[in-house]
Amino acid sequence: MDRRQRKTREAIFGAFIHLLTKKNFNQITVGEIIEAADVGRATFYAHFETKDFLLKELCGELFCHLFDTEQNVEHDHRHIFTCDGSQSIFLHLFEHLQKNDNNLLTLLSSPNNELFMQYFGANLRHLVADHMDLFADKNSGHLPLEFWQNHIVSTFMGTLTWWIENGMKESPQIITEYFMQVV
Amino acid sequence: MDRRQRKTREAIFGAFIHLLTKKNFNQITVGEIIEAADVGRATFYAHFETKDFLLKELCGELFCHLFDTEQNVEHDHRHIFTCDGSQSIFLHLFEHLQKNDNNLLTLLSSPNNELFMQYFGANLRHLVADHMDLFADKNSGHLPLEFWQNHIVSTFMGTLTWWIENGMKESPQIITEYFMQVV
DNA sequence: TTCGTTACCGAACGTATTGTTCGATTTTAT
DNA sequence: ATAAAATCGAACAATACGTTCGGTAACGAA
Repeated sequence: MDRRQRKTREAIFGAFIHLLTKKNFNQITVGEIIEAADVGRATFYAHFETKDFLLKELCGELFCHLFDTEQNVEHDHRHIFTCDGSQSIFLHLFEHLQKNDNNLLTLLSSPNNELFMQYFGANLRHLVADHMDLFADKNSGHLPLEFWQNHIVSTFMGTLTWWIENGMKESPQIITEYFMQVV
Repeated sequence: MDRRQRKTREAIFGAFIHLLTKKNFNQITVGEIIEAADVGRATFYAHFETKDFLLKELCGELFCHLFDTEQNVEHDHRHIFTCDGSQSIFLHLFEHLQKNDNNLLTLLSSPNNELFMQYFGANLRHLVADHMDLFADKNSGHLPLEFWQNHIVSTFMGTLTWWIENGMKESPQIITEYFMQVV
């Protein structure tokens, strides 16, 4: 990709993220974004069809990155460790989040956290569905598989939300323990 | 309150709800609302400062109604039954929802469900916090109280979301059993 | 270095939406 | 019957959107 394209794209993403930490998505205008990113109006629309597409592409990059590396980490650790596979998945998710790569944590703490929490949930849903074998044994009762799946996801999202809203005082290990205890 | 005021207010709410089932909140314009409600532009702004305030007031009515009656139902049944108090609370919530009073269920199934799910969660959080005595004994481990509270809420919201997204095939009794089993 | 291609600029434009104003009309409550 | 209050409808300025186009600068390959 052309170096110019990369730079403008990053500038727009950066300005957008910065604005998302300050006000609601709805009240952010394209004018503000291009001013903060210091790019021409036409340039913005050459990159993104609309503000919503900008958000969608940002989420795509954020979560594709997070869950791709997560997939790898998880596969590695299945080979290295013989310990509880599911626990290591979630532990690494919490650890990865704590690093605030790509400002993901920043966005999950922003006034627009619902937006990103939703995307997060959708991606996590896939991850959980792909590895249902690791969790199925914990379904002691006779609950429908899809319900059990859904419960794992929403419990994780609830734990994550609580962790962030309470200042992330707990270590990833502790918060993973909390999570595993209630799931 | 003046009859005219009541009628316009209801007309606006009705048109708004109808539009919310068809498109995203962001793309609904005030022009569309007043056309559907058959109300003058100035009249709309005499009632609601802005579109966001309209949403807020709608949610206020919806959930104030739901949780007020729920409070009463819950108190009644604490007197009548000696059975598990917490279970009856959630059962009645599910039952009440199934009736689709005030189109609440319609809105929770709409493309804008996140909006209302959020409000729902916020109200439920208060309800749970006010009756923590009923749930505290189920906290077998040594988890922080606030974490446990949060978990109950997010599990309920997850269950409700799943129930709705899967066509609400289960009876309120069954879905309450599912819920109590995972919580 | 040169040269063709591509991206960016920036100003301007038409359109759509917002929220307000004001006088005229209708409805309400008493 | 009358005074108060709500609605109407048209118009208004202000803001934001998304597009267009000619000129300029940066890129990558030969």
